[in-house]
Amino acid sequence: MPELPEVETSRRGIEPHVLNRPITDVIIRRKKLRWPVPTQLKKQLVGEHFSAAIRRGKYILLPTDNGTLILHLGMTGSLRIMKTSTAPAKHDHVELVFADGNCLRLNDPRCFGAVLWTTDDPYQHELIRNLGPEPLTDEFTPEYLFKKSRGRKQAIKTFIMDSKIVVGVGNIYANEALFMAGIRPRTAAGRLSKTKYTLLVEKIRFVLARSIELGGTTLRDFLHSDGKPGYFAQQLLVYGRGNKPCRVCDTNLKEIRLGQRSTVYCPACQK
DNA sequence: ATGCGGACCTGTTAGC
DNA sequence: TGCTAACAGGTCCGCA
Repeated sequence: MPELPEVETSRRGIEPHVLNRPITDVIIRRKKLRWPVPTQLKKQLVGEHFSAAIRRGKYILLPTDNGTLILHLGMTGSLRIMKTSTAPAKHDHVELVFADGNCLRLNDPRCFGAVLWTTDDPYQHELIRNLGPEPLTDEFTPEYLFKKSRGRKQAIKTFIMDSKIVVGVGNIYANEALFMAGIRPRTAAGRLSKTKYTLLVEKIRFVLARSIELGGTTLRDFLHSDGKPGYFAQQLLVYGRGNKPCRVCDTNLKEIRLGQRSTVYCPACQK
């Protein structure tokens, strides 16, 4: 479910409901997600409040005076704000209860998500320290990508999906951005010109920003923290459209597997 | 260092 | 209809 736009949509959705609200309880219904959920989370959080809601890549950071809660939604995670009295749903694994009668629930059918706690600088956390630049900031430039890619034989698609290179670009938006930039997903990253990287950076930015505006992509189950869907799915040009006609030139789109992920491209538009 | 495949989990759908 | 296999938005880890 969540790539950068969906995580950002979730962050914006929960922010007004969790900021500076005293936490009164923490309920852990499933002890293990991707990693074990810290057992003393309740002790750390009750009586505290979050002073910010920050996104770094696909991580959401919620700092308190004691330490920082780190959330990751994995492949199928979602965050909902609801009345504490509402009965928990299947796969509602972790719940933060606030003094105002609302709670934040993490639902994650596949349990690839994570709930972690750190008392150190969260940006120095193992999982966060080595992340590449944010694609929507000035750090993410054609020159940066061009330099990073020299000598690399890796396919451009898996290259831009590598969070050490750039964060937030998952399978959907990698497919879309490569289509818009007219680049074949299998092209070796090291063989693309600076001109191509200029186009690619522009398209990655465009597709992510546009999706955030529309509230992300709802395929089967992504919902905002208030339960509403995102509307970017209607804008998808190639993702999920294998064997269908290209929206630009009518050629049949090809579907291949790259790094175990479904990859769709137009053999005519993408060279 | 780089790059690939497997693994972690559950649910849904396609195909026989 | 019912079983099985393949696939799904992520990404860490171990191996070549």
